Formats: sequence, C-alpha cells, structure tokens
Amino acid sequence: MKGADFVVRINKASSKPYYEQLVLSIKEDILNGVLTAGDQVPSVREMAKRLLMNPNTVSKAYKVLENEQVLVTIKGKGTFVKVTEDLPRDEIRILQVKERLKELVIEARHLQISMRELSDWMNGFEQELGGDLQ
Amino acid sequence: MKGADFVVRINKASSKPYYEQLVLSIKEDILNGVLTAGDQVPSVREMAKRLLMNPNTVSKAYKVLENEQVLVTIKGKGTFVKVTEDLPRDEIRILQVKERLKELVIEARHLQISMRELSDWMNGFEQELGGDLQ
Amino acid sequence: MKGADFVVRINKASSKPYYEQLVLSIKEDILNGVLTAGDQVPSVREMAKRLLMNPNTVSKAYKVLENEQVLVTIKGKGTFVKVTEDLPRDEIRILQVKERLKELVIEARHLQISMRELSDWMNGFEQELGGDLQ
Amino acid sequence: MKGADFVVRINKASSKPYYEQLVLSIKEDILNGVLTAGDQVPSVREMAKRLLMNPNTVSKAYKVLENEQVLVTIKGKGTFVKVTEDLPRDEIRILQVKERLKELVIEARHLQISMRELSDWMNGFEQELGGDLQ
DNA sequence: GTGGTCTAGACCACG
DNA sequence: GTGGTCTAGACCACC
Repeated sequence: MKGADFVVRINKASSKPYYEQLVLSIKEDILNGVLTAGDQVPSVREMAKRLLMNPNTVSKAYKVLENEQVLVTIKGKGTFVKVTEDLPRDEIRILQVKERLKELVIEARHLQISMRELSDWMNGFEQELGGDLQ
Repeated sequence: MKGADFVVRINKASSKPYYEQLVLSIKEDILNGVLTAGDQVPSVREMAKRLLMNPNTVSKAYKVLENEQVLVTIKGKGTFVKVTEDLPRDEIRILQVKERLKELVIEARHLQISMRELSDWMNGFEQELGGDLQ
Repeated sequence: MKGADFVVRINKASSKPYYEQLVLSIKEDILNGVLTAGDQVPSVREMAKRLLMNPNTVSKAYKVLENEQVLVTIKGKGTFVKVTEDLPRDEIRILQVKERLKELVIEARHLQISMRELSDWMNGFEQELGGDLQ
Repeated sequence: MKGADFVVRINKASSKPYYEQLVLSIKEDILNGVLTAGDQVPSVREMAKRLLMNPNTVSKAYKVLENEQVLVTIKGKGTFVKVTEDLPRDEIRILQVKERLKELVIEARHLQISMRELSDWMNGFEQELGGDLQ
C-alpha cells in the first residue's frame, strides 16, 4: 500500500452519497496508477477515521468494490486491489453502462452539447486516466 | 401530438424512478422526431391512465421537463413541446453532464470497455437520435 | 444554522403558494446573512412541524432551491446552504427576471408610481439585503 | 379607437395565462400612446374573434382592467380607455407592487444580477414606454 | 435520524 | 376539460 501517497477525495458538500464518491475515487486511483494490483487499501476503521465518516459507510463502499471485482478482502490480512485484466467481461454491467451512455447522449443533445464536444471530453478523460488499464 | 404513434416506455421493475424514466422517454421522442415543437403531450391524467401511474408522478415529470425548457405547460390548455428558440446554453447542467461522463468513463475502463467501443456506441446513438435537433 | 435566530414567515392567507413563500424567505435569509454557506437548514420534517404544514410542501420548496443552486441536499444528512462557488450565470432565468421587471414597470406606471420612487425602493432593498452576496 | 392600428400581442406558447397577457398588452399600449384616454377598445366578441380566443377570456381581461380603473364600460356604447391621471393613488396595490419589486430584487441577487444591471433595465423600459404617462 | 418516491384524494385557477 | 397546490401516509435509501 502506498499509504500516505494516495488521497481519497470526498466532497462532503456534494449531493452524491459518500459511499459512491469513495467507490469512484478508488476506481479512479487505480486507473491513474496511484493504486495498483496487489496494493493494500486502508482498513475500514482506518479509512473511516481518515475521512471522518462512519465506518458503515466505508464498509458499504468496500462491499460494492468487492462485488465489482475491484477489491478483494482476505480474512485476517486486509483488503487489496485485485488483479483485473484477465477477468471475463461482465456483459450485464457493460450493457448498463451502454444504457447510461445513451441517456447521457440524450441529455447532452437537449443541452445543445455537440457530439464533437462529447468526444473531446471523452478523449480528455482518457488522457487524464492513462491510456491503458494500469 | 401524433397520438398512437408515440409510445412511452416505463419499466416498473427498474430502480430508476418512474418520473425520470418518463422524462428521458419524452426527451428521446423529441430527438427522434416523434414529438416536435408545438406538439401537445397527453394530459397529465391521460398519461397517468395510460401508464397506470399516479397523475402526480406524471406531473412531476412534466414539471422537470418544463424546468429544463423542454416543455411548456399552459394552465387550462395542456402541456406542449417547446419551440426550440435559440436559448442560451445552461452551462450549469452542461458541467454536470461532463462530470457524469467522466464517471462513466471510469466505470467503463474498469469493465474493460475500450475507448473505441465507447466512441462507437456514442456515434451509434447519434445516428439513432437523428444527426440534428429536430 | 443559527437555529432560533432565523425565522421563516409564511402567510397562510396569501394567495402565493406556501412553497414559494418559503423559497423566497430562505433566499432573503441568505442575502441578509442570517443563513450563510454551509449552514444546515431545518430538516423537512422539523420545518414542516414549525410551519404547521405538510413535509411534502417543505420538500418541494427545498427542491426548488436545490434546482436554483441555492441549497444542496445530501440524502441521509440534511439540506445545506450551498457554497457560492463561481457558478456560471443562469441566463435563462435572468431573462425571465428581466421580463418580470418590465411587467412590473408597466403596472407601476399605471399606478402612478414614478420611476424615481421605483429606483428609491430598489436602492432601499439593496441596503436592506446587504450590499454584497454574503 | 385606432382600430387596425393597435395590435394586441398574445403569445399562445407562453405559460402566462391569456387573460393576463391581454391585460398587460393593453396597459402597455396605453403607456406607449397607441391607446389614449377616451379611445374605444374592440368589443369582447370582436376582440375574441381577432385573437382567436374564448370570449370569456377576453371578458375576464376587461373586467380586470375595469377593476383597475384602466377601462370603463358604458352600457350600450362600448368599452373605453379611462382618463386616469387625476385618480387618487391606490396605495394598497402600490404596496403590492413594492412587495413584488422586493421579491424581484431578491431573486435578481441570487442570479448574480447587479443592481446596476437592474437599474439599466428599468431605465430602458422607461424609455421604451415613454417618459411620462400619456 | 435524514431526504426521495409514489399513491390517493381534495380543492382551486384557467379556458 | 386542463394543470397547480396541498395534505396524508406508505415505503425505501443513506448515514
């Protein structure tokens, strides 16, 4: 674990639920290479203390990440970033993402966002997150 | 309104609230050209009957769409698709869509969806929805 | 939140809907500095009890204010005065206010209110509400 | 009556009730000098035909304008623009306008509209409507 | 505890 | 007929 290195960004003023923010933040850290496969993440209690939030909330985030094959908990040892590259694709959740993209495009069009803009943003995020899965 | 032509699809099993599904459905119908500027949408009561839901729920959806400058409602007359005047862009909502796109990209990468796939889907939706605002 | 300090005034005899009165009252409290960024407003249930109205009505007011970027609500935590980030101006609503001002001027003229009076009132309100966004 | 000269502008796509639009439109025409004291306005039936609206709606507008001392109906002769300059000021309605101005200022401040902008708009409308009551 | 969604039903304003 | 407001009360998600 890179411990102090990796900082989770929780915006307490955001309307997004804390646990979802935590989930996203960890996913982003992995894509950025701040966390890599095998790294240990702080324990629920430790993370809760660090982020000044309820352990139940952290626990919920970890559970979600375990469900999504992003983290794995080994009893008595801790929680770790999972090696993910050679997993079969989860086609069900992929379809859900596709559906969400469609909704996003619909809303974008109504906001007068051009396809060009959307593409540019997407490519920007790609750069930001690293060209390939770390 | 084209009456029988336009069909709203509500999935009562979805976790997405009915009113949000209705909002999206109407937005999509507009982009598809099924509904065009000036068309009257079914009355709150009529739509509620059709979708087997409470009029208040339909009303909420219409209210959201009115707020987003998609519909206008005229008391005593009905609810209509708004003429797409040259409205100033709603930069606040645009930023929110951009943020949602970033989250979507993060999740896509974790699901081993390539950028290429995402782009292809996006272009597909573009076709499907009509190249330009109808 | 300053608790007892801030008092919301609802006139049940007014023809203006309760929820709109509540919206205005909170906006005024913010300009007055009675409520400042980050403050928690009373919970929906608490406010409803205080004002002797239905929680749904309070909720509607909060929802409007959230939509107008005045409040943020965090599920499970409460509703808060939004930090006044440098948000882009909402040009659509600005145009609507301009239109309402024109109507108000028309009616003022018919009531034999001079422009001078209108200006004086406006400046008075400016003082009353604090020269700058608190 | 200037008959053909004066055109009432009703926007059927506006969310503002027809009768209110009609009231405002006539008030504006008077300030502009398009209608002056003593002019006859079209009969309810005639106006309804011209505007393609329900006579009841026109009737309601005329009633409002009579209540506000803007029009006067003489049985068997028609409806006329009233001489208004030497009427006592209606202090009750003046207070209501003052209250509406306050609300408008509150909302303007939240929309980041400067007092300067508001003043400029007001002066602009003054010009547009003619410097003095016609 | 917090807010969000949904239903059911009353009453009012506009056309 | 249309939509808007308000109440009452159930059930769910987040913390």
